Amino acid sequence: MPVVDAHTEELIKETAMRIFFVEGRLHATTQVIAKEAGVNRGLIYYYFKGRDELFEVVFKEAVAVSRKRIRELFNSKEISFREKIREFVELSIEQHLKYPYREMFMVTEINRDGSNMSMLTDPGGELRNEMLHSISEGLKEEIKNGHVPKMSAEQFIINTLSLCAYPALYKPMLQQTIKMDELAYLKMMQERKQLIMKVLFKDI
Amino acid sequence: MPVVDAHTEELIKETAMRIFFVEGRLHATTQVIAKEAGVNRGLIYYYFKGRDELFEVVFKEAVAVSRKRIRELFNSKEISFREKIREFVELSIEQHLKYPYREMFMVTEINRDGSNMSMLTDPGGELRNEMLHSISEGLKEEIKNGHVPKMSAEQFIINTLSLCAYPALYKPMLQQTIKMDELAYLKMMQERKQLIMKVLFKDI
DNA sequence: TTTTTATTTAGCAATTTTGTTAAACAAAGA
DNA sequence: TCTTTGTTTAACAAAATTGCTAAATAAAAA
Repeated sequence: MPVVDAHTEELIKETAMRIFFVEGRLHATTQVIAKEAGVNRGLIYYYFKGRDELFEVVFKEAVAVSRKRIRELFNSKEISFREKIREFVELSIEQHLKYPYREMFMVTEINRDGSNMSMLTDPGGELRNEMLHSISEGLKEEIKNGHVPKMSAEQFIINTLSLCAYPALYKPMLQQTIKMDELAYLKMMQERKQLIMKVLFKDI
Repeated sequence: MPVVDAHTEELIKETAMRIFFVEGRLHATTQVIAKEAGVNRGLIYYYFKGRDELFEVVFKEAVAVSRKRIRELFNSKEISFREKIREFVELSIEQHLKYPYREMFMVTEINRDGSNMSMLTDPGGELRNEMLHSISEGLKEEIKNGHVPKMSAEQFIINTLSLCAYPALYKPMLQQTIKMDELAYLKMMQERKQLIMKVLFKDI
């Protein structure tokens, strides 16, 4: 996360993001965040009204990124369906390597006791329709050609997201249980960019 | 989670597991756990030395289940590689529907500040070797036949785990962002049992 | 320079959470 | 019955965390 010479407010926000999204320390307190940002804890209350607002800002940022990625996937440039997916997979892997726990932060915050994460909900299901509509033609074509097994657009999206995101979340388990080291892990993740395409499309 | 007429210690443990593994409230305090178990909070300190030991017990249980599942996958009964995978996928989906956040609990606890989750490490890499050895022959055969794209055993395992586990974690996001309701979600997950096999093996 | 404003710090109060203890209660055995 | 043991409760102390404020400092404007 770029932190060089940032203004304090930005510094706090980005430190929080690093702790949550990169290091996956989802229980981190204002203490910890302030300390790691190298600023007085009071500044969290100066720039943000308090802990909850900081969390909300960080959360909203995550939602924005997530939406942006989905939009980028579906708001088609003039490239083929398959190339669109390839681009998404590569970008996605890069993103999950950088911020493996971003989505997990969102989930745990949604699950939190007194959470009011209504900003997530897609007003009229616009995003949903946009998404599914944009993908379904290309997907249907691939299915017809026998290059993708018969499935709904939802399932295809979930498969793609799963194959990109989960290995990032699972990293600590891989390292602890099968002693995969940092280098092997990175190599594996790079390989996945090609591999996921081969798994999604039978003819590659 | 079965809780009927359980003895207090068991009741506390299983309530904790429900809160963590099923509801995904990974920040839950002893307060909350005791209250939802309907017992006095002091009993957590009577049966477990404290919060940390309760967490450790719950964590160990999760590790045990995780190891057991991996062992079951690889300690081959006399069925084909492909049937082994099919069985694993079905079991896995069922498990993830029941306890969607079990692995996320483990990950966040590993990432926790002063955590000493050494019990995870596989003493001499036995599990790893056992696992990879047992899968590699069957996988090689499938690759040779062109039914699976060329990949390492690690990649194949990660693909399988991803496709089963991630949709469970992603449930709140699906519900919030694309308004997938409970029924649609369950239907989707059931469908996945067949679908994942089709994705893993090109000839199904 | 002086004044004003913005930022930062230290410290304290309020709240939450954890950990401990002594007493109350219940069940089982002598 | 009485005693012993195991279990539960309530109350309290200790620690951690949050939220707030007044004073100190730095920066900017007059």
